[in-house]
Formats: sequence, structure tokens, C-alpha cells
Amino acid sequence: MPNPLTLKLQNFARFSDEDLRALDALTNINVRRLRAREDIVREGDDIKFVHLLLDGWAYRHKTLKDGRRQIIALMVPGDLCDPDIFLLKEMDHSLAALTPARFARLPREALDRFAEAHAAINRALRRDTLVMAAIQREWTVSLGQRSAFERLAHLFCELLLRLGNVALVRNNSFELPLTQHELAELTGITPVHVNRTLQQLRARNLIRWKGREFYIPDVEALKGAALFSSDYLHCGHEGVHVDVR
Amino acid sequence: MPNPLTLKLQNFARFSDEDLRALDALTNINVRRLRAREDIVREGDDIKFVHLLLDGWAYRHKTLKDGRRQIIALMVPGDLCDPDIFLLKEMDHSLAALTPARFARLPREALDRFAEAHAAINRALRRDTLVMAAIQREWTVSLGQRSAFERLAHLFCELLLRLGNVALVRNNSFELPLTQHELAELTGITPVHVNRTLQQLRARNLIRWKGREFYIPDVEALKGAALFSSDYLHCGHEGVHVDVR
DNA sequence: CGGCTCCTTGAGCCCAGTCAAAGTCCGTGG
DNA sequence: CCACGGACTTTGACTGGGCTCAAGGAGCCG
Repeated sequence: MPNPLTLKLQNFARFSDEDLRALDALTNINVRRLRAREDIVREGDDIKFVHLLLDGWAYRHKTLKDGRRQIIALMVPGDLCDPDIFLLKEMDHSLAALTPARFARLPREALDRFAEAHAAINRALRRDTLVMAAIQREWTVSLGQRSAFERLAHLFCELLLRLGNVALVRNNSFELPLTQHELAELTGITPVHVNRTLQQLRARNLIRWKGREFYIPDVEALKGAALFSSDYLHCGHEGVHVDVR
Repeated sequence: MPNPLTLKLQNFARFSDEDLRALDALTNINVRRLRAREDIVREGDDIKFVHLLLDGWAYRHKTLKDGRRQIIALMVPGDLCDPDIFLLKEMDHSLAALTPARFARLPREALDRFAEAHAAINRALRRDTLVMAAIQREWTVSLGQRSAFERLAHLFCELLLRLGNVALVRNNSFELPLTQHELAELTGITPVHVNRTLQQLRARNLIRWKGREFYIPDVEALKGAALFSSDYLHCGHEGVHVDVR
């Protein structure tokens, strides 16, 4: 079973055997386990590592002075936090585990050496960073323009594709470890309203969600309801691998 | 009068004379003038250039299938659009001039050669990209958690600092070339409500805005109202230049 | 002076927020 | 095996921030 980072990058790039070994090596550097809901770095902390999520889910978040909190980004296995982050002095947001999670914590030197030695991987990582930025932009669109109903639908579409990239989807269903409260902090709506909106999604048979198991009966219908277009994820189409040259 | 990119980068990095000449040279490559409200690249276009805004304002935007439009990001002079963008095949959003504007359109080869030859500048540009990402995250927080009133206040605080970095602020006042309609697309609220909210800001004497001239009488008060903290902009403090080593 | 575009105002409505209470699930310990 | 507690979900009733629709004013340019 390949590591999730390799899985993800292979959706659009091919690597030499040596590159593949190097990628595997990355995922063994300085691994740390976290409990669910534990912060790994906090806003204001010095920057010591680039974090690579190996297992479990995580999120970036930020809290306003008066306590309102926004989850800024979700991370799923294979996601990497800003390879260039060492150019900044301190964190402007916090990073936390959502479920029990495993992170590789890559120190600056290791990553610099790695980038020089493996140009193809380096490019793939930079590409991936661009996709993360595109996701952030799409969230901006969601929060700015989409209704509560559309926002939730959109989030689920995005997760379907992102988790699909790392082989965590089967038959349009995946594990969703979020509480409704966290969904609220993600989408900028109230927990109560999240609940009512989920009920609407269920009533229209756009989603099924029981325990941790999340299922999308009709992906196209959900995409339609979300005004979802997958372009921003820049996925390789239909397993066609695009060269990263 | 130095170019705005150099001005901005010098807020946190020092450059050799040769680097400074190289930066100036960048701003002369393939310059194009645009009229106000003209798209420079559209969603779906092939990626041919990295765009460097030399003069005027610009914005990234995205339109949903049903016509709702969100302005995703604002660009002011000195801002650069994703130095790594060539790793993607096509644009996932559009880029447009807000005012009459001048862009340098940097082709891939020029930028690659440049990055190799000028390591310090390259690091400064990467750092700047991280700040742009942080701005995008902060907008996520605004759209998710801040009220209309706070969102507008926050935007104005951000612009004060960003424009200050490129010497476009004098006595807490600057040129604001946005219509209320565009402010609405930026903040995810209705034009009508933008109007009413601006009146509240004026009534509380937090802003003055006449014609193009925008003035902030009491910056600390506005920051307070916006729950604004400048950390995410990673500005050098008080003119202290931090080394980008 | 006419016709843009942009700003302003009013009235009514609705999506989503607030507050509060009940119901469900699940793990723990007696 | 059951009782308890805590976290999470669901429901109800009410409120309010922001949206909609519509009309009128202000500024600007040809």
C-alpha cells in the first residue's frame, strides 16, 4: 500500500523508481502521532517544520479575539502544508488534528536537500501547493456566494474528489469524521442551521450519512445542486497522467 | 522612483545592487496596458505568463454557472500572480484590470532563468506568495465569521497596510478605485447593503470616502471594529528589515 | 441637456442566527 | 447489565441581519 502523498502525486505525474523510494523516505521522517482535536502548531508559533499528513484528517483554523472560530482549510492524508513556509517567521494560523493523526514533520534542511535532489518531485509538490491555493480560492467563492445548502453540497463534492485521489473513496462513499459543529465552523453557518440544511440534503436524497459513513447516491445531482465544477482541483482526467515537466 | 515590486520586497529583504537592477529589468519584460474592467486572462485559458502588476489595481474573479460573481482577490501595484503557475495547464479563475493598468507578462523561460540567477529575489518572491496565501486565508475568515460591517472595515485595514508597503498611502489616506458594486462582489454582500454599511462606518467616523480619496481618521479604532490583526501580512515591523536568508 | 453609471433610500421579506430544551448515542464504571 | 454523564444531534419558537425589488437622486461626460 503506497503512501498517500505518492498516491496523490501519481494522479498527474510519473516518477522514477528512485523518486518513489525518496517519496517513501519522506514519509518516515520525524513522524508524530496526535490525538483527535489536538493542536500541532498554534498561531504565533515559530516555524520549525513542514507538516505532511500521513494518516487521519487535520485542519487549519483561526480564532478571532472575541472567540468566533473559522476552519480555514481541511487536510486529508497526503496533504502537505506550504513547502516554502520556512520563509516566514511565525504561523499566522493554527494547525490541528481532526481525528487521531500521523504527521511527518519535515525540517528545513531535509526538505531543501530533497528539493534539490529530486526535481520532478519538487515540481509535483509545487503543483500540489497551487491546487491547495485554488481550493482556498474556491472556498472564498463558496463563502461569498453560495447558500448554506450549496456550501455543504460543494464541500462534499470536493471531499469526494480529494479523497478519491488518495484511494479513500469506495462506491461514492467515504468516512466523514466531522461533527456538525465543525461543519458549521467550516462553512461559516450555525450548527443549528447546518443540522436543518443536512436534513434538506437528505430529504432530496443528495446525501446519506450514518455514523461515520458518508454516501453520495447521485454525484451528478449533488454537483448540480452545489454549482460544482472540478476544474479548480486540476485532477488528471480519467486516469490520464499529465506530465509535470 | 523604484518599481512597486522592489518597494514591497524591500520591506523585509535587502538586495545587492545587481539584484536591484535585475528586479528593474523584470518590470520591463513584455509590458501590456489594459483598460479598466478588461480581462487579462479568463478561466479556462492556457497559462502563458506570470503576471506582475506594475500600475493600477486588478482582481481575480470567478463566476458561477448562474451568474453570481465573486471577486476572489485584489491585486495592487507590485503584486505578482503565482510564480509557479506554469505547473498547471489552465486557469481556474479569471484575472482582470480594475483600473487602467500595466502588467509585465513574464514568460516561463525568463522566470526560470531569473529564479536560478537570483536566489535572494527568488526567495523573496516565494515569501511574497506565502503572504498572498495568508491573505486568501484571512478573507476566508472574514467571509465565514465577520459581519458586513466588520468585513468592510477589515478590507480597508488590509488595503491601508498593503498600499503602505508600496508607498501609496499618505496620512492614512489612499486612492480607492472600487465601486460599491465591486465592494459587494468582494465581500459577499449586496450592493444595497454595502451602501448602508458604509454609511454606518461613516457615521461612526471610522472612514471618510469622497470621490476616489479614501481616508481613515483613526486607524486603531477601525482595526478594533474589524477585529483586525496585521500578523497575517507578515510585514516587517517598524521598518526593521528581516533577513530572508 | 440628455443619458449613462453609480449611489441612496424605503418597504417588505426571508435565510440564517439565537436561545432553549429535549432526544440520541456511546463509552465508562459500578 | 444497567445507570450515568457527556458530547452530539434534533426540534421549536422567535429574532434579526442582510436580501429583494423598486424608485429616486447625484455626478459626469458627450
